[in-house]
Amino acid sequence: MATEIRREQAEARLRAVGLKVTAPRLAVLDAVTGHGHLDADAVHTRVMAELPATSLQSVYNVLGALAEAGLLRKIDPAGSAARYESRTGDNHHHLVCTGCGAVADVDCVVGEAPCLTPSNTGGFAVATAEVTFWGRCAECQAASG
Amino acid sequence: MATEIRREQAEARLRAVGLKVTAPRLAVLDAVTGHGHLDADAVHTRVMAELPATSLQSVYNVLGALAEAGLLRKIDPAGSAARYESRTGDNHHHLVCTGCGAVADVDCVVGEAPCLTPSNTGGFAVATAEVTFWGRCAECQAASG
DNA sequence: GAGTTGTTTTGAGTCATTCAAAACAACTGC
DNA sequence: GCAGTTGTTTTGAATGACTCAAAACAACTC
Ligand SMILES: [Mn+2]
Ligand SMILES: [Mn+2]
Ligand SMILES: [Zn+2]
Ligand SMILES: [Zn+2]
Repeated sequence: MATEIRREQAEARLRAVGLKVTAPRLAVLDAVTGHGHLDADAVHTRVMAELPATSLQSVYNVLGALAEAGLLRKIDPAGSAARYESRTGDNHHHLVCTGCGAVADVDCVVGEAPCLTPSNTGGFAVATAEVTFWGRCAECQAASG
Repeated sequence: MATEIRREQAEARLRAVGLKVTAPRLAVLDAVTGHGHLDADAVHTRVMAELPATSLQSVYNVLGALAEAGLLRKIDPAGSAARYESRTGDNHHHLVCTGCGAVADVDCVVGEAPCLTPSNTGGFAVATAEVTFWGRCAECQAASG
């Protein structure tokens, strides 16, 4: 069945980055993959549906490990909790709603980091350029002008 | 004397945005102006040198009011406390050191927000584009490869 | 100078996140 | 297969940056 194949692929990805294969890690990967930009609490809720004993602390541990290993990407927009997503390696950017905090993806025209180069680097060795667009999502526009 | 003139100009700027002129506000404006990117605690330390009775809560209140009024700009890089600066109205960007958190200014080639336009807006009404360059500052490079 | 409104202080509270230690489970090599 | 080693999860507590609320106070208005 398809879920079996997905599980084996997830296991392989964990091993490939040198992480032990554990139930919480598989559950977190599964909870995040294809579900947009989730904060730790939302991941925990989703994980618990499948693995009820999982602690929130474990979710934090796992998200941290997976993000560090490059299996997940972490974004941290000002004013809300950190979000995690499964879309990695393409250096895309984000739109964040100032009303409700909703996050949407924006394709990067360049694709690899850093996609922009600062005019004056001030001696910094620049690794990445993070672009966040702030605005109001369609729903928040409809709700209040 | 020069400080007198500066104080009167600061008073005028507060009045211009409809804020009452108070000692903590003048002290915070003075503490931030021309001193880079300071967090609330650093502002509090500087303010207390001049106005020792000032509470940290007041510094938060004042920074919030001044930023909302456009007299200060607030930036909130992931992983560190919010910073405030006096350079406003030019939509410049920032370099942040992943080692020590140091912040440097980067001129925006466009100058006005939003200086970039997302490829796909997903229905968002985009107001600003925030660009943060992440890298290592000169000192952190020297310290450890 | 009294009144009104906005500001500051004081003190407590919140939230996302982290720390630490003990219990536990995955992989290694026999 | 099983013990040993190492990494992971759980539990419980702590942290730091920031916010909330109410009372004391001060700036501006008339
Ligand atoms: Mn994304
Ligand atoms: Mn700046
Ligand atoms: Zn919205
Ligand atoms: Zn540095």
